[in-house]
Amino acid sequence: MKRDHETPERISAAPLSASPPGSRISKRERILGCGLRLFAYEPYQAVTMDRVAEAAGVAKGTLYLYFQSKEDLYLEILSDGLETIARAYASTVNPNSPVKERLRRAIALSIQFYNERRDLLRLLATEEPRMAQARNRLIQDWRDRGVRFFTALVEEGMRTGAFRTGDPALATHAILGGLRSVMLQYEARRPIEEVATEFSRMMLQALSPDIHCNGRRRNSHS
Amino acid sequence: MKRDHETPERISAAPLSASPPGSRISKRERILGCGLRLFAYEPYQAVTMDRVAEAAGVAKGTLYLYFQSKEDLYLEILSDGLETIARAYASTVNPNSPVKERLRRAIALSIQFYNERRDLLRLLATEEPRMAQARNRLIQDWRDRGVRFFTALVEEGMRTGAFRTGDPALATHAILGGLRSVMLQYEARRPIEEVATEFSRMMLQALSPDIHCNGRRRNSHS
Amino acid sequence: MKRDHETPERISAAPLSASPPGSRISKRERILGCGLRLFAYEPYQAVTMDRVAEAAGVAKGTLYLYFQSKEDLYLEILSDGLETIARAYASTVNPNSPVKERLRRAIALSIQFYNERRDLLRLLATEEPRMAQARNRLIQDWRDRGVRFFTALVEEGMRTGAFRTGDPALATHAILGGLRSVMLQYEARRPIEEVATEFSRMMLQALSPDIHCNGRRRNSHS
Amino acid sequence: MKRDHETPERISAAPLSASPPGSRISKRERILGCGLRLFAYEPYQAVTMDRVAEAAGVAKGTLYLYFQSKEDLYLEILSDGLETIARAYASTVNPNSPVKERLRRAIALSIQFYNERRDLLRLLATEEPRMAQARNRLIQDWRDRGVRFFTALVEEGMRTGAFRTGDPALATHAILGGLRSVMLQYEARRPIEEVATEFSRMMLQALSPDIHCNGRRRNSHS
DNA sequence: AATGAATGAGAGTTCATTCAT
DNA sequence: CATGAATGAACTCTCATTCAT
Repeated sequence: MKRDHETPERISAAPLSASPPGSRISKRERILGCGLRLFAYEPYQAVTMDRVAEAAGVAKGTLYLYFQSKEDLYLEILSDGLETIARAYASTVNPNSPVKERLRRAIALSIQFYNERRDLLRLLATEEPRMAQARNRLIQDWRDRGVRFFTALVEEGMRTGAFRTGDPALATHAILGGLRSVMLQYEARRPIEEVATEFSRMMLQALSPDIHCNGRRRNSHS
Repeated sequence: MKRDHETPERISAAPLSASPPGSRISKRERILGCGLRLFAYEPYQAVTMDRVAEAAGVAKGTLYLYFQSKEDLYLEILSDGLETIARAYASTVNPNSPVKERLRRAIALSIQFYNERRDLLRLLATEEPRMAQARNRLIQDWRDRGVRFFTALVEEGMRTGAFRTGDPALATHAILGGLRSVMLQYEARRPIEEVATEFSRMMLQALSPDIHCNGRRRNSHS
Repeated sequence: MKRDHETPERISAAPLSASPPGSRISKRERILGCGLRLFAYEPYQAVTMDRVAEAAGVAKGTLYLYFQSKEDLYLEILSDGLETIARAYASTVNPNSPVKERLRRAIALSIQFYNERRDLLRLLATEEPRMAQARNRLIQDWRDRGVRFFTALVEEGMRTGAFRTGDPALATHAILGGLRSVMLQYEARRPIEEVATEFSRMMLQALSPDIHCNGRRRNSHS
Repeated sequence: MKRDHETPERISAAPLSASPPGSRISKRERILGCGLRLFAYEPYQAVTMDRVAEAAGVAKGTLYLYFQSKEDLYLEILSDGLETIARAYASTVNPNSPVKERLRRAIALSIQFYNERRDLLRLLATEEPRMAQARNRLIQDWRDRGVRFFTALVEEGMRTGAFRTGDPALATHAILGGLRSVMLQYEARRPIEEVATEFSRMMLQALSPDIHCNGRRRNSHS
């Protein structure tokens, strides 16, 4: 009578240490952190409260002192992460430099940010289909915001002639999707800055207006 | 005592036809088809054998005549899908046209293919890192094959000067990731062919070698 | 870390026997019966589904094949019991004999009935305060019906002079309360018929009009 | 109530204590009182220590300074109540007036007493057979005392010819049961004294010998 | 082959009780 | 004395899997 266990690789999130007695981070933070670690690598239903508790080094009941339910815990982790992102973006003062420059910087920043927060990226990037309403809405909202932000940039570029005319939304999804895959799948053995540079260069070039100056450079399109 | 239910909309995939007595497709095929429909839109754990059975119009016990376990059923659906893809690609005789042309065609074909098989795309695109070993391996293998295929093309292009020099793997992930997002997120109200054309043009341009004539942008073409 | 166990005497309702393979009574009936046995002697929360299952000789999960939840099981037991009563009362054709006679008979019948169904009486008589709405309503309705039935009789008697004038509701509660206690507490070592006779005689006498002198005999009737 | 702590003054010489100005009663009394309020209206298991603590305005841990366990707390509340009753009855010096008079008075007093202590009545009346051993014994003892008290009266009356001959125990249960129901169920809109008068009159009449009227009505019943 | 009633391990959640502060 | 965060056993309910028919 096998069960449904799943639990792919049992990340075995080394209790994050019982944190030296003078545990600086609050228990709540610890639970959130360990929860993120688990939810980022396994589907929602495969993460049991028992394991979260074990990972956080607390008793199961303790989880319910800080969160009303598993759902609530998950949502808390999620919004916690989104807040982190919001803060990060807020600090990204966007000067009124040229669009191309702004887009390049936005891409580079995203790469930088997610590079330091792989778990969060995994959690958010997760295509958990048809999650419970609340969860989905949260992620969807965040994703939409990101999409809108990039779409606005691309649109401006197209309007001003900095970018080749086309569908801004399509371009945005191409960029963000590429970014996503690069961060999640691409096993870079190179410094992240290089990756950021090369990727953003590619994307900008993808958007650049036709440049067949002397005609011969025309992408021999058919 | 809230439970875990999930399964927001309960796709309720109307028995895929009650297949009148003269059911042409074998019971096994029907189960696989209905299973795909369910697994594509809900997390593994949210799909119960009860619902698969109901969707396929068979008794629960019958599932176990054809598949050893839920895991096995899922895996069969998966490899069934992957085989479909393999066949599709195999039929894509790749002539020895120019690399650019071959890449463009590969992208277009992928878009075409997944467009007709949204369920399969969802199933495959749906969270990779979250699965049990066996499943993961299957998907990973398939993905690797795809990555290798594209990487080879890009590499060739870079070697032959058709593409700007760079990291072929990075470029590949950018392309496939973009493709993935465009197919899953981008709500196109345009014919899929147009999407394919615009997207592949973007990607090819992203790869195109430096265009020296960065002669001032020209809004008007000549 | 003691728990809340309760479980007073652990009635240990000997699985009612696994009932010979050719179990005549359906599994559902068996569960209802064993459930009644338990719920009649212990407070709702002290009865665990585990114990119901054990008592009925089935697995825990089986309970949920027949009943949606513990609450539902309880309610089913309850309404099942109430239905039994309704049937019993329905069969009690109430001829238009004199009020006194009808009241006497109603009391005797109630005693008879509950004597054979101690468990049911316990279940219904239980003053479980503040039960969940649904449960309470069911019991309350039944109780109200009983009260109304008796009250009507008493009222008629008072109107027609068969009974001493007074508050019919008060009298009814006195009668039913007495009946309840007699059945639940009084450890009779006498045939129940005798108890019924003596008790109903007492109650009728309690209601009889003042009988100071042989003055006016109850007007009509034998 | 054991342990006559008798620290009623407790002028709270030290930290003015947060106790609301009028906090004359000791913390222990407060807990007992609030506990009674809760246990009287909800089944034992539904009353959580959290809620008792909250109701009493103390921390949960504090409860365990005064009571060993939830069970113990409940038992203390119970015996506290029973003692109150004992005191009340003790003060009811029963003169050697006629039996009928004494019985009438006993009934009236009970009604009076419980009328002023509805909570206590509920607690005691509330499901007897459903409790753990210890509790059951306490209540049973108390009830038995009550039953014995009334039974003795009735018996005396029967012996002396004041009451019709019969089973004193049966009569007692009828009386006490009626009393119970009248107090718990009967929604009187009349002064309690009237209720007491009418009810005790009924009960006395129920017991009265046939005498007077149709003289030889002696059990000629068949 | 096909069924679906039955099973029981395991998940989420509660709450009496403890104990460091 | 008082507190309330922490604990974990035990409860309700689910669902993959089995097996008699």
